[in-house]
Amino acid sequence: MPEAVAAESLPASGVDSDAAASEWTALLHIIAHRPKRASERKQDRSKRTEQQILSAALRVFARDGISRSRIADIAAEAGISTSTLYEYYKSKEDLAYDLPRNHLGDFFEEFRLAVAAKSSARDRLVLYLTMSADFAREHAEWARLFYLEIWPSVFVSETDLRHSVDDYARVVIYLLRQGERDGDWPRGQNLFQTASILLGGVNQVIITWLLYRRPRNLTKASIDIVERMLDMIAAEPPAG
Amino acid sequence: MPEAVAAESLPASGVDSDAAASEWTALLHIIAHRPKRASERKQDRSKRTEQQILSAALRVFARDGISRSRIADIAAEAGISTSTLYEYYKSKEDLAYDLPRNHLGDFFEEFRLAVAAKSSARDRLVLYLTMSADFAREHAEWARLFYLEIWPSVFVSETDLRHSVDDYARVVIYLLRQGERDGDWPRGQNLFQTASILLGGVNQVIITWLLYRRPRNLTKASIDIVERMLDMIAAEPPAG
DNA sequence: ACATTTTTCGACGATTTTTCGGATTTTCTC
DNA sequence: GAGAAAATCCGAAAAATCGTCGAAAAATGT
Repeated sequence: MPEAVAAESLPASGVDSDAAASEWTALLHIIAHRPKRASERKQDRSKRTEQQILSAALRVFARDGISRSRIADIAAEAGISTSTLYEYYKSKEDLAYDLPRNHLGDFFEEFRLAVAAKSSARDRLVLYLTMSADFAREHAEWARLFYLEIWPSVFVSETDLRHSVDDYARVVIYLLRQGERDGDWPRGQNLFQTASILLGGVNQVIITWLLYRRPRNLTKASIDIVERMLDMIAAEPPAG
Repeated sequence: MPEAVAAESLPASGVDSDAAASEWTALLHIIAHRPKRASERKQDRSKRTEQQILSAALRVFARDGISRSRIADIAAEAGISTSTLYEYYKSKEDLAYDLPRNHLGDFFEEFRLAVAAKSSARDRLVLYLTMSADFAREHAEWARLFYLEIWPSVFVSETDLRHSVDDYARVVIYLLRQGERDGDWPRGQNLFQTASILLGGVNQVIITWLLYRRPRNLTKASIDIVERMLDMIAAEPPAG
């Protein structure tokens, strides 16, 4: 269920070969459809409560930070009792790590739809990285939680969230390979290194914006830095 | 006391003008000598205890993460009672945020000494960024705490640590300006953007290494990526 | 309407953080 | 080096927070 994905047959567009296109489609499918939680709630009332908890937790975590937030506050904000919250999440940590998964799934789905219009590796990369920044801007509370508290945390590696985080980098690596094949940039460079530069640069901008609201226009800033980085990469002398 | 620093007169070396050299010296002095804590301990016994606490806290925090660590464990590890620890730090958070300051000061001091041999902006930048990675490798417990838990935290902006973190980026900005003056790379680029690329790239590599111990050889990896990024920056077409 | 399942909650026990007052050690003064 | 003052240390208890449990309430199925 989680791994193997039927290679849907989509018309190969642009420079993609049929095989490459379906591989790309499959990757998009995987990242956008990671299974949510193990246990599904039976009643509609519960689904509402769950949403109230997630929404309340997001507000409280973003306001106070995870460590300073109290379970009781989140429950109160959600309009339920503390013990009810424990019916849904076995600990504060559990709740904190589940929260980003939802939104990250939404992001991947948004990207999956938007990227259909792009076929070159460069266009796709620009879209991916700038959409990341834009998503952070639109969901600032979530982004504060994700970029400043969850992502770098030591414990991500112990959670299901880990897969989504890995997916995030995997897309970049995949597109760097595609661009290499298609001649968008020279071959022979260390792709993990290139990915570090791209991801690191964009993340740095996002984090700075989250902390200091600088630069003012995050959308423009992210487009600028991504274009610049890709220009630099394309202009490098071939081979390493 | 914290700001104004007497411009020591050092012999201008390499391409530096006298004024630029003393400005650089002053910056190095500031970052390496941020005042430690407000209240100094009077007795030698206390200084020893304080070191024991810091050392124990580092071990426990690195092992369990800040949120999962218990004050009692740290006190036990330090060989003192829990309440004694409260004589030194008013809360767990206080302790957690004070810890990185010490080491960060050590790093700046190491850099201040090592950079004396370098005069070009490029050499200084390479040294600065690769020394950062190397310092993280040599003090992996500290680095885990700093890069994965403290630095990105929302609350850094509320602590004294904030100044040291700001210093960290300030050095890069300063050197980018110097390199622009000296013709090491083209003028007219957005320097904050350039700094984001450099810092982001290196941090990304450090964080990946801390989490997954990849790449194996952090020292070499950081040298490689820094050289590559600086080559790219130097090769950009002039003006923006 | 009744039995069964699911969900909610108040009360309580467990764990961890933090405070407080006084005991102990060190430093200072003569 | 004796006594006073300051600094340091710790046990005990309070305060804050986490997490559990069984019973009540609501929803669902028949």
